[in-house]
Amino acid sequence: MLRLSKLTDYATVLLTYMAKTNGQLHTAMELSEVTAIHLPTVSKVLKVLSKEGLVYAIRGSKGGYQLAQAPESITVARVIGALEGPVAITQCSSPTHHCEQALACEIKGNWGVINRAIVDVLESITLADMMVPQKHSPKEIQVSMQGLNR
Amino acid sequence: MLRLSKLTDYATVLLTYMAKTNGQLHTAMELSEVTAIHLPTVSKVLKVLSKEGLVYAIRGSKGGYQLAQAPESITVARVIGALEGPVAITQCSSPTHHCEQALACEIKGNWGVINRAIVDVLESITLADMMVPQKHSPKEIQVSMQGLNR
DNA sequence: TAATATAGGACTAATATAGTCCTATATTAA
DNA sequence: TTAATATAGGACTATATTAGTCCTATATTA
Repeated sequence: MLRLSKLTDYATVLLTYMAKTNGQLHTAMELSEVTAIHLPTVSKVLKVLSKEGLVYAIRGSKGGYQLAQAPESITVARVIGALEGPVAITQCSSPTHHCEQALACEIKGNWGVINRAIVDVLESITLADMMVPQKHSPKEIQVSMQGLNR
Repeated sequence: MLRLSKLTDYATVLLTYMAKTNGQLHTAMELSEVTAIHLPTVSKVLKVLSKEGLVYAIRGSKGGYQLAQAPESITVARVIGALEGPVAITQCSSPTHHCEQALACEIKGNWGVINRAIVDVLESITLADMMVPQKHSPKEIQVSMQGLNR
């Protein structure tokens, strides 16, 4: 359905909050209270983010999580990648996939171009961008694609 | 997982083939043979495409399907929309959705911007583009986004 | 040693997707 | 008029994915 999983959405909420508080340490409990996401779910997400190196985990009392990198250097693409693996809008877009069918295969290259353009968008947004509310109708966005034969 | 459904992928294969043969009439059976997609599945997809006005359906013997518009005017976004509804990469991106939670809501606007950029990409590609094989590593793609506060 | 917090994994329930099939309707041609 | 052909509509099942919860292990602090 071209939709991100809820866990990915939660991850951006959690990371954005952590970005705002600038490197501070937060327990899963605290993050759960602030974001209103149930604790078990918060824990699940943070464990993944820790494993993927996006947050730093400290065990024991006085422990918690903190952002492992500057908000400017954590892209949305990276967050998605951590929870869902690399973006591949079709099976054809996946690097490992190999088509057995000629006609469909011709289209593969085109999906690749489209997929690449979407990844570019997702790599161009960082947590620092997400920290800033974007309430109303956004200003003009310009997307230009070269790379398709026309 | 930010992935299109298989049915959407099938739809692009079917429509691209129909685009290549330039307005000709094709039965579901024929399309199934050419694309190697099982007939029941081909039928299912074509029924949706017909209902959505992307193909023209003619019943009875000598019947079949044909493209309802010029390949240049059918965008990938439209095909996706026909099978899956409008693109909304998060629930927040969906026009009908309303957040009950403040923190997450601040992020909503940003997802909206990202979603819009992705839709722009998908609207910039038509069946006419998909007709042309894009075999090897695509040329440079340029995506620029304004609209996010930085 | 007790309290606190994360790590890892298992498990269940809910949801979404894929694929198939049946019956109805429209069109053509013998 | 009837038989053959093709789409329309919807129901249904199986599979896969996602979401959410919980249990036990490990690390750290006081």
